[in-house]
Amino acid sequence: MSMDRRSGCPINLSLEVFGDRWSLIILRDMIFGGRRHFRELLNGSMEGIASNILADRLKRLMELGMLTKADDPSHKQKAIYSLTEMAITLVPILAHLGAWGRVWLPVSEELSIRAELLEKGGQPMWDKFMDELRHEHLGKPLDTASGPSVRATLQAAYQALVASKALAADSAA
Amino acid sequence: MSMDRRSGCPINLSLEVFGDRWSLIILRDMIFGGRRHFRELLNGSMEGIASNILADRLKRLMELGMLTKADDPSHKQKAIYSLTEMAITLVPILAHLGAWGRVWLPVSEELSIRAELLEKGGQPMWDKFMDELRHEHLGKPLDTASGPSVRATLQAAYQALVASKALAADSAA
DNA sequence: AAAACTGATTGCATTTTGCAATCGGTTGCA
DNA sequence: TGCAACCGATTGCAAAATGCAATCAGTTTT
Repeated sequence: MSMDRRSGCPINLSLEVFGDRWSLIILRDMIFGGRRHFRELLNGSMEGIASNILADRLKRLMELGMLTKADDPSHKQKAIYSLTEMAITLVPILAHLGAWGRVWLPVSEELSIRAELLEKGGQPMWDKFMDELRHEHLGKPLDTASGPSVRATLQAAYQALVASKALAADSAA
Repeated sequence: MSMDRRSGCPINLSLEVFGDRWSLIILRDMIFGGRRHFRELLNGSMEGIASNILADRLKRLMELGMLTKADDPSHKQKAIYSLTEMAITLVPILAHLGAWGRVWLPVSEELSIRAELLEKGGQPMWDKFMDELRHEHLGKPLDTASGPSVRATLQAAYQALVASKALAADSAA
């Protein structure tokens, strides 16, 4: 995880930032899952990251300028991690990545409903989402007060799908 | 490089395909550099990939369905690697990745001119490029015969910039 | 006072990576 | 015909990254 300055190519440099198995998973959980604390990231990730790797990646993402850390006023020991603008602008890339994975890889239906909605929403939805993230993480005012948040919308769709699947499984049993 | 099925999340699965330091570099060189042979990829990469890693990644990308290999009729020993449709549809992601890197990372001017043009060209340029790649790699007919290829355009811009920089350096000396 | 939770850190075995040398076969040229 | 250069790899080995479990000191909850 050192890998410094192989070349000045934009794609290479991007890869040097999140060309590993975990960095983008952490950012995904912060962006789409709204996770801000170490334990939330540790236990919330479906992929089961180890605590030492998480600690290492959080440190690295901070050094790279993708995250910042602050004290949680409600708990002397808690740290709150925030996305920087640099990380927030990954939203379109994550949307494209999800869309590509949905087409070509064996995704699960529940976990890909969010990617599907995000893809259909297109740039306007991504812009709205990024504004919401700027509000949450950077404290910027949220000028356009327009309905439920993108994250809530995605989450609701996910929950609805899980519920309908559980119902179908129940009625079959 | 085993990492199988951590979760069915589209972003996670995408990361399992090219969440490493080299896979996307190889695809970049094939897509933008037009490289098709082992040695071209080995010596052409600015980042200096090792031959065993290259062999391993080519094998892996074939297993994943991103590449195919065929005999080169002109040379009994040569193998020609081709992109599949799955890999060709990465073009928009690479374009976004390059655009993001150009904004946030210390890219070199020469190496980022391509990313800049590709970003400005937008979806129409990406579509044209993907059609050209389908022609080159999949043998599909190229219906819209429209001017110089995208790769040639990008390459020319790169060469022009390198030349102008060399000129400036000469006149300064 | 005890139990649970906070963000980590440590030690250790396994896996992956990067590097250099090398392989057997093919080709182009003298 | 000989021989150097080139072809796509493969091997051996050291260094680094990863994954796992146990643990830490401090904080909050019960």
